[in-house]
Amino acid sequence: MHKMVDNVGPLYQKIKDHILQRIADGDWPAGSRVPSENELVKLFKVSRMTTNRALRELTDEGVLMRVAGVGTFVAEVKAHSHPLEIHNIADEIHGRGHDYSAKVLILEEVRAGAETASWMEINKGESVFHSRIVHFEQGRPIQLEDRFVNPEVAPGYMAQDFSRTTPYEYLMSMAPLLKAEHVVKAVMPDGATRQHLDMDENEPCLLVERRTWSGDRVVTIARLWHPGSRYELSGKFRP
Amino acid sequence: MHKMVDNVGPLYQKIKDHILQRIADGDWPAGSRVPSENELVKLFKVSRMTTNRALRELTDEGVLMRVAGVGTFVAEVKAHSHPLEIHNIADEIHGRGHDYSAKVLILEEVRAGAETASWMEINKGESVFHSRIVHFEQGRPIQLEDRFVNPEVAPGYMAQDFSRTTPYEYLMSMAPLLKAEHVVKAVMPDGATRQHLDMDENEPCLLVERRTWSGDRVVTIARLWHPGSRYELSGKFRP
DNA sequence: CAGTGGTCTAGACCACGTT
DNA sequence: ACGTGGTCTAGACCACTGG
Repeated sequence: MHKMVDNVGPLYQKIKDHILQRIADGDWPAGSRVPSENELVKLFKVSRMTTNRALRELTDEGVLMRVAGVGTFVAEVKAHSHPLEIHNIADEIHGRGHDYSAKVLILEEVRAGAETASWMEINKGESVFHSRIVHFEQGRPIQLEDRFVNPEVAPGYMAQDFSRTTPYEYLMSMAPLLKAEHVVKAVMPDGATRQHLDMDENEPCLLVERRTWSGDRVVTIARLWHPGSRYELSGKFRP
Repeated sequence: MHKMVDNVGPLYQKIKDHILQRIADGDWPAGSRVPSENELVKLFKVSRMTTNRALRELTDEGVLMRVAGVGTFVAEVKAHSHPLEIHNIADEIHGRGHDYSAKVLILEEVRAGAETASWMEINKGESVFHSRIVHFEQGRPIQLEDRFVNPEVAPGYMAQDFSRTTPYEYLMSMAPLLKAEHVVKAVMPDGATRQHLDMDENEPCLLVERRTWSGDRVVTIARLWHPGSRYELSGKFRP
């Protein structure tokens, strides 16, 4: 499955897209050398400042790694995310030039238990949607997403194909996500979680619990398990 | 006295530092207009490509906001605190109304190894300060802090009593901390770390790695280990 | 030595929004 | 019309690395 490379936009963006596409296709694995600035100048018939910007931005984004006097290489990427932003795991993975896929384990309508009802600020026994999805990066599981959704906000949730569209994309299209609350923990996974995430015996999980509001209603609560060896949260801030 | 030699480094970095300093000093509040590219060209006597790069990078980092045909403005400050903005563990514990104490395990001057030098952006073998401190909440260990400090920025570091003042408080008094980078991971502790933090056998650590800059120099790098069962990061925000 | 990335210049054309 | 940012060119000098 090849993504279409956009033919419009700035030249440096075309060069970035081309490199991301080659990485995603597996032509340029991690550690391999990418064309030098001068080689890209000849390939794309642009000035060196333009190829420099493309390579520099991909380096700032963590996709490439550069060594002056040596060359530019595809970075050994460790998954990372900015906890400040509500992220679309699919966009995050595509942004690294990697292949994304998903597997739906559960998609059902259930009655809220006491704890779930409390978190979603609804009454116990009310109907809620429940999904459990494994997200894959380059074929390796990177996130187990367990989610409850308020049916009043997203009535069409059960009819979505979440192997093609992420819950985030659908929920964003249904309601503006105005407020979120998150908790980050380090925990040991249970057996099923460890198996779904293809984790080693003594490996911890980075667990993100997130609650999202639109207006004064809880739209969704999510528990996102990540393998500690393959996922980290990162961010830059001004104190 | 430590002399700040700021006539080193790329020109675009000097322009970025100048703008960050003016924002930090309160001269340019959120929403205020910053000089245009052409105005900065005259001020710094550089080409427009150089001022463009400085403003573009600050925009990519979320510091500024640009509108073509209008101007460049200081971005609105995020209203809600972020879990990773918690710098001072003592304030955090006092904020919970709990008792805080600390135990200094290591306070020494060492020569930077290859990895430390790389992270601190200095040369291998140069002198750096190294400290390792356990922080206690209500008498229970809550954080093991392993830190390297740039001696040029904080020459008096070795003379501090870190059972009374946290490293963060001292460093903040020595240099304006203009930028920070964080990575959060879930890892298993080694034996010594587990003992210092009084953790169970199969318990993971929440590890925060933080790198802090003042201008274009790395002031300090810190690795903060927390027992997974007793510590979590949490926060609210508006997208 | 030749090649690499890192930076910088002094121009240029364009789309856009304000005046 | 004018100033703004957005992009791009065709050079240039430098520090560094490899053979």
